[in-house]
Amino acid sequence: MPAPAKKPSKNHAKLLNAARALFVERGYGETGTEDIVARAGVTRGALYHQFSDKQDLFRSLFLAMLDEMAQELFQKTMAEIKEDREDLVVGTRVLLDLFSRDDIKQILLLDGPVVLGWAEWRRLQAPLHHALLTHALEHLVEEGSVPAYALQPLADMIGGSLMQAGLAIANAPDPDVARGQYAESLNLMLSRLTK
Amino acid sequence: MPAPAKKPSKNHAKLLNAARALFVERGYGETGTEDIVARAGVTRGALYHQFSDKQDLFRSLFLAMLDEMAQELFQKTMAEIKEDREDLVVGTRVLLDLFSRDDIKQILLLDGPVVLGWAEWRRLQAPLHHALLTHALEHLVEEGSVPAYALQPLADMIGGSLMQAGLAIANAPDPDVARGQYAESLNLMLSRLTK
DNA sequence: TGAAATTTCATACATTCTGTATGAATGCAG
DNA sequence: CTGCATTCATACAGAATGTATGAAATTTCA
Repeated sequence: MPAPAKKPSKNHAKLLNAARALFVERGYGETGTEDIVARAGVTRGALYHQFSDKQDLFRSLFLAMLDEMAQELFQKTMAEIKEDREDLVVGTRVLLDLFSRDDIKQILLLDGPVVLGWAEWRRLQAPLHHALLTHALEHLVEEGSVPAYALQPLADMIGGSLMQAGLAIANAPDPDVARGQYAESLNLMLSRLTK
Repeated sequence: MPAPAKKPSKNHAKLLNAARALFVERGYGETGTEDIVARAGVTRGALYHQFSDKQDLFRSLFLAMLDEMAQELFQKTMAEIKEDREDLVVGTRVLLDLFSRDDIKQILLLDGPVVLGWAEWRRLQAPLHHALLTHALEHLVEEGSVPAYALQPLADMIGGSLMQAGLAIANAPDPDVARGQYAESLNLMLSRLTK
């Protein structure tokens, strides 16, 4: 058997949910472990039994959110694609919507790199990026439109574009119109890159 | 007279220098005020006299570094430009080099948005971006190459691209070759955007 | 110049937070 | 039923931030 697979404690989930709500509201640094366990309805003893420390709790939450995102990204993108070559445009727009969500903005984009360190953050996030950007960009390399060494840099830079765009949308006075403008501008960038 | 202009204390500068070195080394969250004053050769009393709290010290350092960057960006860009329309390509490359510097990477790009909050971070950084990106991109709007509403989004997304590229370069096993690849890829993106 | 007032900052203290140690309660195994 | 592991609540130790207080130094100005 590959894994013993202990049953996941009820408190484990309660702590993750409480942590998510509070980290989103106040950020990682401004949230005390006492606040988290109070919201979860347990004591700090439970927290330090389920997780090795506060950072470990954050990492677990981070990974759980990455999984959710990957699922949502995959199914929403698949649902919208007619032709195969739309994957870059559609995928980036779906990712843009994810990045402008309050919880993802705060935990994935802002606290993530600081709490985990940028290198680790990038490593954990790589599968998600690879599934979308790298795959879609490989088309361009195959047809000779961009050189191979530019694949990773372009993926990183498009990722950075989506991050800042998502943050700008989330903080805009009117997120809806902002979303329209950023999505349009993103398509403008991508269309000139791919054609 | 516009400002009383108290003379800046010697300890003020010593604290800023110590904070810069330690924040770069361990990050804001992992650096204690005790570490800072020890390195600066003063006591915590001096710190809390010169600055209202740890966050205020960070903000002062952040602003000081922004000023340095603006000067360096301006003069290095001016020095390299032959024709007037090179400003976007040259300016972004100079900014890319700044963003891959250890101190700027950690304090400006990573800790900045978390400690100050993204909205405030963006506000403080706006003049720098405006001086370079917005100005250069206005050419494209004037010649009808990109619509006006895309100006701010494009500036944000190019900024995000430069951030991630800078971070990737700083963390690369061989920063020199990485710098070459990212700079090339950046030019590729910009050239397709401008022409 | 000299006394008062302001600035500077070192020390001591109160509070808060993280992580650990300890032991009790629960469930499981043989 | 008995030993053993899991779960977790409580109590404690250490570290860190910010404040209060008073002393030394510097400036003001009469």
